[in-house]
Amino acid sequence: MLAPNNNCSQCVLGQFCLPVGLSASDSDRIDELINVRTPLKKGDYLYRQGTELEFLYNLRYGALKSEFSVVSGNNQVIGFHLPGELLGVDGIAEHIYQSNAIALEDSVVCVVPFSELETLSHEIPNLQRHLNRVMSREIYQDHRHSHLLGTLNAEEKFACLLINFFERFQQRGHPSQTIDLPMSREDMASYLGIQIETLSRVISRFVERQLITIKQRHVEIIDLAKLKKVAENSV
Amino acid sequence: MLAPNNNCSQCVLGQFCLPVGLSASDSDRIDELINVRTPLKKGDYLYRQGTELEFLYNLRYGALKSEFSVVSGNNQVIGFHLPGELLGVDGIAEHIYQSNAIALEDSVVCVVPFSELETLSHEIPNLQRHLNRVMSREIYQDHRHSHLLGTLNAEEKFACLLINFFERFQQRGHPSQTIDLPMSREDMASYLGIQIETLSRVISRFVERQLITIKQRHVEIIDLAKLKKVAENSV
DNA sequence: CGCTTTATTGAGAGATATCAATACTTGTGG
DNA sequence: CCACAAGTATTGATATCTCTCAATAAAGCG
Repeated sequence: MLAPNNNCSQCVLGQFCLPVGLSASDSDRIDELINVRTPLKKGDYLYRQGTELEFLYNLRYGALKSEFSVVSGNNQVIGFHLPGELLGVDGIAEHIYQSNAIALEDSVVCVVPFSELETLSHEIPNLQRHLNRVMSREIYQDHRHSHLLGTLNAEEKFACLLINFFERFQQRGHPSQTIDLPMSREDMASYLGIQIETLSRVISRFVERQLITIKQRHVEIIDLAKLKKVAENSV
Repeated sequence: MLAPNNNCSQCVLGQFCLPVGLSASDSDRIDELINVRTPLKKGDYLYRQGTELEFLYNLRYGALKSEFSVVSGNNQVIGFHLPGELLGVDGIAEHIYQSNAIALEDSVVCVVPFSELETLSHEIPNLQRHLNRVMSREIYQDHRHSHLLGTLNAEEKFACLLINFFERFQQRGHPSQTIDLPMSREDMASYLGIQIETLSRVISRFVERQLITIKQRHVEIIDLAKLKKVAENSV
């Protein structure tokens, strides 16, 4: 289903994925571990909250969201995932996924059998170290998200989201001031803890003030400095 | 500074701490690793955001908060920590603490040299597994906190906080419907993403409706069922 | 091309924030 | 041990932001 060149050692993701900092021979062992890639169609669930965790997933192409689901129906989008990011780690503790992961566009994930990853990481200290770092970074980002939700107003929240995506696209070699957001207004609003109407008004104001132009999900950042100023409470 | 019986294998924390599920000999090695206990006075910083991470800390007695600090001064309390909980993990990725940890009352922490923990965990797979679980659980709890901040109203938020503390006290063998909260209104309000005045009004309403009685930080839960009903959006 | 979904805009309601005054605690020093 | 000061908590009045409800517009999909 994918191009023949499937192995991790030659993956374009490079530093963003698991084998970072490993020797060639260790990298080969990762290749053996991660030998399945799964394509997802837009809207597909990668995993569901409450189901048994058997795999972690590394996103190769595309974009996903993860959401925390409650019976009362008021779901909370807790993150957006771009290529190179590891999904499923919140389920390690109980061996049960604690969130839903849903494809925002057609995507491909590398399938990582968790118990084998755990075993292999005992043999490859750098792999273990990397897993620790990945989880620690997720905790840090969740704390930033809590700060966004807890203390920022609607404009500051959206400015932060834009800057966050701008930087993540840049880190992945995207050259320009232009971002194609992978998610709907509804997903963004949920992530920001506001209603879609409020988000829509914030967007309109940003366009008015010539911070951005936006057409559907296609955003151009006109004045990054001003945008950062709006978001500065988050610094 | 502490009673002579300082070793992990005989610690009252038992299942709440690192050596859970280890053999006697492995437990002894943990004892060697964690041989320093540090007392903290109320208000003391255990570590500061931006400083180099050398240790993780396991809380033995007392209570701490961790807060995400921003230059604009609008700090966000991101968690409250009770005995048995591991602190500092958000700093593992960059080897720099990403939050402040502050004692809410006089406390004692066990000092865990991180690099030695990492080394030892290569030799004791169960220790590594436990560390993975601890970090995964923290991610899960952060997601719950995001959900609280993003979708609940003030009453739901405070009801959740009360139930959360009630359960955590229960898990630690506290027998009754009575909780002595370790933190101020200000800390609670920050954690809940509301103002202290709003929190104070919520508290008054809960007392009026006979869900709780409260005197300063001493809370008695009168009607747990009703309280859970108030919080039910969070389920 | 029409239908369904998604996004924008407006008007009004409601929850929370802000400002201000008061009461209560806690800690300190005489 | 008391008195005072500083910090903490409560309550009220008002302002403001965001939500809710409603209508319209635009985009995506079959």
